[in-house]
Amino acid sequence: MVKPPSLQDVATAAGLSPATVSRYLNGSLSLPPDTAARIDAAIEALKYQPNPYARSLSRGRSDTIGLLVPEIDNPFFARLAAAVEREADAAGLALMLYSSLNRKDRELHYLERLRRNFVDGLIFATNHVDDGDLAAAIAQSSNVVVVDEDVAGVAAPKVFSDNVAGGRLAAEHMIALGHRRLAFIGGPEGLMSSQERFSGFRDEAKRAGAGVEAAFFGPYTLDHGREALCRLLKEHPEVTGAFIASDELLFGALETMRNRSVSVGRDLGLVTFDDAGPLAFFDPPITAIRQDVGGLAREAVRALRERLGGTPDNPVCRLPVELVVRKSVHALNAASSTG
Amino acid sequence: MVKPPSLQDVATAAGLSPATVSRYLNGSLSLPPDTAARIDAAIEALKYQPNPYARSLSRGRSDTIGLLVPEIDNPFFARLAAAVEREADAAGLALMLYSSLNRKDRELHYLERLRRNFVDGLIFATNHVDDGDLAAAIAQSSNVVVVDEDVAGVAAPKVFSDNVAGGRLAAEHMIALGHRRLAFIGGPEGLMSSQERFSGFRDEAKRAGAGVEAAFFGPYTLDHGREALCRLLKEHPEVTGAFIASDELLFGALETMRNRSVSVGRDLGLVTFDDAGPLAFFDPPITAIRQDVGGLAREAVRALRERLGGTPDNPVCRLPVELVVRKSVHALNAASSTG
DNA sequence: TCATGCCAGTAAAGCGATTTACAACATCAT
DNA sequence: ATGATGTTGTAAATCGCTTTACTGGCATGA
Repeated sequence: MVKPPSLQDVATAAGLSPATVSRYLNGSLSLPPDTAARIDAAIEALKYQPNPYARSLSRGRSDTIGLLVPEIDNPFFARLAAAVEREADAAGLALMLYSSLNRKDRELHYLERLRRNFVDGLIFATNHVDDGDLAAAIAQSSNVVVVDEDVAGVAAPKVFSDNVAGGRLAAEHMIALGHRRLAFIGGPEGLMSSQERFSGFRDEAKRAGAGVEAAFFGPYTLDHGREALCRLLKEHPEVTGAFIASDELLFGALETMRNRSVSVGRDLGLVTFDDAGPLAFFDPPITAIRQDVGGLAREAVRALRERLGGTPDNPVCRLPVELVVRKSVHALNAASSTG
Repeated sequence: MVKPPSLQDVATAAGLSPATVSRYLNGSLSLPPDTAARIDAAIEALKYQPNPYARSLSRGRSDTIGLLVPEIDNPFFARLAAAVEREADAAGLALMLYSSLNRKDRELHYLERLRRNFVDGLIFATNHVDDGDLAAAIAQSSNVVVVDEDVAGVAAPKVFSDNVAGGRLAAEHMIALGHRRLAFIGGPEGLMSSQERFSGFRDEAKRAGAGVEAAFFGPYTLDHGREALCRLLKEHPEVTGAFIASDELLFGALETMRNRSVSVGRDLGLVTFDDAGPLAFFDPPITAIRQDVGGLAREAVRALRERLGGTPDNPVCRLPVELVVRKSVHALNAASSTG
């Protein structure tokens, strides 16, 4: 309620000038013990806390970074946000969380905020195909790290999961359980994540002599999951195992399967990607390729800090994924040949 | 990369003083059309954006509010965050999202940030029993709105769900389907949400002549859900319907049930609270009391804005909840008597 | 013609920190 | 005695914007 104490107040209380106190606090001045103690005492007595706005104005930076995600109420991005929060906090950085609702205008808006120095840097996660505007806007600001999904043509540090390996693991798993007629249900065809998850899956299937009978690309939505599974059942009844490239798509697919009394695991094996939702509690529990969300956050914050520290290059970091075997793929027969 | 234009730059370009431009932009000065046009043109040409830190320093407020939740990767709080983001944005407020990890020290830390004027106001959601420290800290700052869970003894605007009605609806539903021996699995006994959900449930059961055979209070964790269900099965085999007071607890309970091959719905009817997770995709889909997360967010932001506007009183707002009937409670027999 | 009021706009003092450049004083070697 | 070298600080400008109090100039009415 009452106006908080300023640096001036502390200085007066300690019988010093504001400059001295400031420099002492920021370590650019070392003082004899008794002087230092006087300052410490004054700070303690007044419960002084520096005003972050004055500090940011003066220093030209805010020690605040932003995280932009398409939607925070998607379990994957929620976990990512939590992990980034933790990493940022550990690095002494405050986090501003933004959600773009997957709309380009909002994404540009927040990039603009970066340009205004509202935040020192931005960790950027998008989920839709860019027409070039995003890439252009990102190119304007430095201090952007792209995470999870690529924005084509942008020179910035990038942190991704090893989607190709994820696709490969999914294929391997189903093939090891005897499945030979496979299918893929993925996100937008223009997105790196879709392409990579698909290519890893397809290549491993080919290598193992199995066939990918169908691939359904579309938005990362419930609806696309529902419809893709409808088409799969109708057009490719021979398929016994499907790799579904996100949790959201999985939920749609599950709905269709339940409506048609197609049993998960017995009639159609399912492996999904992300493993952010409570898949272990589904019936049956869903086998998934798990992204290392903590790792993504850690590397993204690390890359951003390096960038803030002046490092000019644009490394691309790939994080390993992991197959979490649950019960959604049954063995098709006794076979377990992998080659 | 290059230093962004300042108000001074705009003023120079328009042949005016900074004060004029500032006052024009803030509406405290109306100018003849041609002068205004000159300013607009200069702003456009320079792509001027006000520096938010200078602005905040000068005005003494930031038009930024904070939302503190225990953990952002809990589906309920993730949805709350998304909804608050939307509301804040609509009100021209930026949002800083914090997660306390349910730790008192971190909660106090963020309240301190409020006191420093880092944010103008704070929407505060906690999840654990307060020993008084929190209440004391909140009392220090005005401009705090308490949401979702009460902090005892705090004078602040508050926004809650109608937990009592939620308990009642759960009981009604199970009773209407013929269940007479009921149980409750809830959060910490000292928490308002637990108490209210329980009392609504118990009172309605009593009114309808059904019995609540057992109530298990404990932390809102998977573990407590698991264990409570174990005890329920062992100590009260006569119970046919349980009300589980959060999604998290539900997941634990489901695990126990699957491990013991107890069928959800057929052997034990389940109604949960929150409905934030993807319960519709579970097998069977889980019947739930749904909180109006959008409403909570809307009212919380509204209350905070009123508070920021100077309104001194501390209203408590209760939002209606809704029973979402799915398949996790079967009819016990042909009966559907409610009284 | 002179007060009056309005219009269009400005000067300058903050907001609360940081930072550069320098000052006073003591110590020490020459 | 003299300059060099530390030690312990300080004065004042600066960051970019807001806001209060004013100032000229012009039209109007008496």
